[in-house]
Amino acid sequence: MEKVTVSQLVRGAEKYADQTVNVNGWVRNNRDQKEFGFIALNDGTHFNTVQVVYEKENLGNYDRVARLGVGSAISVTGRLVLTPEARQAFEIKADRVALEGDSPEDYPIQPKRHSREFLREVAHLRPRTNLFTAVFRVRSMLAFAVHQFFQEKGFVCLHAPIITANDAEGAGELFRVTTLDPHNAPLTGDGKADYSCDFFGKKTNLTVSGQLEAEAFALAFKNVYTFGPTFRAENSNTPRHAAEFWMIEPEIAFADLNDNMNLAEEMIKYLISCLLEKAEPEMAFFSQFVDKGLQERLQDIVTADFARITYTEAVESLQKAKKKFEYPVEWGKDLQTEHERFLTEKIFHKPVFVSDYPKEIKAFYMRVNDDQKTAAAMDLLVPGVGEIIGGSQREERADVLKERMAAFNIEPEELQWYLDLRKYGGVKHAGFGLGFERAIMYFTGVSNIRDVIPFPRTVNSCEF
RNA sequence: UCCUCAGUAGCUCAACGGCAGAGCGACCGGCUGUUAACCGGUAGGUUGCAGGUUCGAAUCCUGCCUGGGGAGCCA
Repeated sequence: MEKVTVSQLVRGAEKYADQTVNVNGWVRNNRDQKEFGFIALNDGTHFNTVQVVYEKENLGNYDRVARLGVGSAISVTGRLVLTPEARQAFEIKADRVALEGDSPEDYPIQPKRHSREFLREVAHLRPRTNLFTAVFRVRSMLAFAVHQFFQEKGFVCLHAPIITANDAEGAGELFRVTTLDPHNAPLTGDGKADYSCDFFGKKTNLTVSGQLEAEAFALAFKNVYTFGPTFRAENSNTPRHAAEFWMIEPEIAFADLNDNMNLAEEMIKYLISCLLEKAEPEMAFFSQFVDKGLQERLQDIVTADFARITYTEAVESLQKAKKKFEYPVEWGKDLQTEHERFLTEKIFHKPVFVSDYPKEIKAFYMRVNDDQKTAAAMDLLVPGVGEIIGGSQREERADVLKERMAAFNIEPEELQWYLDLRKYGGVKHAGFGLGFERAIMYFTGVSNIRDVIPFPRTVNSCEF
């Protein structure tokens, strides 16, 4: 008798036809009749369940098995039968059903439709539902595909620090990291906490980006990437923001903004191809129940070129559009969410790179273009989610970078090491940040970031 | 943080100033191939919390809490 997984059975049930097999898993549904019953069993190895048929004449504990609740863990031994004419290709005729872990009648997950809001409250149980089983298997596969993509191209993965003293980047509000006692912290002369007495001897925080560190490594390994957690203490209450999320930040040397966009486009297409190929049942589920037609649209994206326009062109086409916007479009002002959505959803109907924004609305490290008015920055906007990538060519000219830091009130001493990278063998280089969860949202059609993170951390919410 | 909508049975919702209900789920029973099975029955409630108006409040008013959506910030 062989121990098998549902995944093995789905991949080749013929191999096990008429053999006795053993499967361990959790009851998704149980329907009993007078003399026989059916259990939909999920063992976690595959999106699908396997149907277990049990009969009174074959099971000594029939009455107990018939009363098994949803969520119970069982071990089933029985004969695998091919059923090509039925809705499922095979099933197991049980000889023995042993209860491994009971699930009483107050089990919150019922064989019916639940709201996402309710399932968030039972985040420890929701991975047992169809939707979250699919979401989190896809998340896992995508994480692997990200590494695969970069490793195949010879990129070096670096683990950027999670605790950092760098708070000059301005990417968002910071989570302070401290070992000082909040009720009894040593004070400086003016009555503020004295961080020179703190663990690191200075103010430290959780990272908001591994970019600056990645730049240092790009100027040693040429092509690198980070893939790790990122923390923003912004008071953001939207379906697209979380306090803790994962970011992929490639950084490439001897490369400009165009190389950067090429890499981003190649990466997105690679990730989608992986999912369409290896996550068929999950993608089919999303396409049918979450976002109608998702599979076809993603398929189209793999073969079509992404749109590429400059900020200036975007402003012109938005101004020409008949649509009346709540916020007027004006050169020099950042694009509002409604503008970004219009561009990607109404004008292009596909991913679009918007590049070369006015330098005043972009970060200090972005390279100033020859027109002196714009910076070599790019955002990738996609339908339904909005911005999933933000990137730029970095300012490699030490004198220009110093000017820009001064304009942003950043003390040179704070980022001396970053300036050093320009002083010693600095070359043009570029990179971007891909929001991992936003990519998952885009690829699955799931519209709330809280539903693509196992245990999401958002403002006022840190359960589990 | 601002705007907006909502909180009623385990879940999804109805009742909108006058007896608190349905569907699903659960439980019990029936059914020889079900597959979000089907048929019959039973149980299940401090209507988010606190206060106010009223003869009477789930319903109207005030404050708070929680959740959804939109905006800003961004990935």
